Amino acid sequence: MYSIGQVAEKSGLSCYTLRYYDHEGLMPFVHRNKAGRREFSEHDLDFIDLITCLKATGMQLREIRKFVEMSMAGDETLADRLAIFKAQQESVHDQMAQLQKHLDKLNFKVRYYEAACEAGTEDAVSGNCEIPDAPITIDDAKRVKPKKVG
Amino acid sequence: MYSIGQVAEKSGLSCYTLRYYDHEGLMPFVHRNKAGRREFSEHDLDFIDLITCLKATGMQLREIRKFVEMSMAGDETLADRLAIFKAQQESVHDQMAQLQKHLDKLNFKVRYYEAACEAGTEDAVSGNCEIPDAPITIDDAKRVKPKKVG
DNA sequence: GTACCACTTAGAGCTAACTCTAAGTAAATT
DNA sequence: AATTTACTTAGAGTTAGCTCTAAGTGGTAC
Repeated sequence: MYSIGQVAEKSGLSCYTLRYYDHEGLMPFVHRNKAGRREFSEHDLDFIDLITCLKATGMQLREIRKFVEMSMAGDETLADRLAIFKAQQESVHDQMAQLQKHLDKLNFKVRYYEAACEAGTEDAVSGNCEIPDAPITIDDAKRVKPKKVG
Repeated sequence: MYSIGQVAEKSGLSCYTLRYYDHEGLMPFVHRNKAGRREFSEHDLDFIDLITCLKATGMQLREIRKFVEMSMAGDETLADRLAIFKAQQESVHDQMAQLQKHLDKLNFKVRYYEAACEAGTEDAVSGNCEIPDAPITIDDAKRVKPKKVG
């Protein structure tokens, strides 16, 4: 059994956050000792990991709460829970695709600024950021730092 | 030249958000006509796309503002701007790695709930969610829905 | 010329998710 | 026995990022 402080250490969430989550109905499964203090089991830790996973993949606390309630309700909610995870799976795929698009743009910008630094000025640099791996060219006539010759 | 309403349409941001960004110093480059209304150029649209990219990859508005200020300052900030994009590139790599880990967990959960749905109860299902592609087994003795034969 | 519409501003309100404070309790250490 | 520590609660405060309202302006359509 773990105290809230120990769970905070293990999970990376603060005690405040854990109590907040409990208050918001995300942890109805946590037991209390006779002094009223929370006692977390290994299984509870696993569930908190799962909550963290859903949270980190963009699910809002109120949605996570619904999932927790379903989990407590038992086997009649299995199909609904499967649907939730399938939807979350797809959501993460979408997020990764979006991130990849943004990364393409950032990659372009890195190449652009590398060229600009080399030339000493942005004016000498041209390229189309909409096309991934588009060529970036330096107009030698506009250089501030002269081109190093081999 | 585009009005704020047209830019809202094109960019997917609301007029409110665009004015808020302007107010927060993210768009010092936008010109005004003699009536005091904002007039956005094609180049401004490109810059707003870039702001959106930085935002979507987790950069806070105050950091984006610093970048915008550097961009306005001219060529002496080129190296700093390159550093910003390199850092953001790495940040996105980290985010994608994290997302992939979470996706592994979601993938496991989908397989887990598929098995549970097939068995009719969670009790019959076992597997270790910490190991990607870990085998999931159904204890036939604990099934609620009998196994389909043949 | 007047009605309408998109714009302008300052500033208030909202939401999600914490984050902290204050007052109090219970158990363990000195 | 007294102090320290980790916990408890309710509820207030904070932050980021919008989102909206109210009052007013300027240009176009009828």
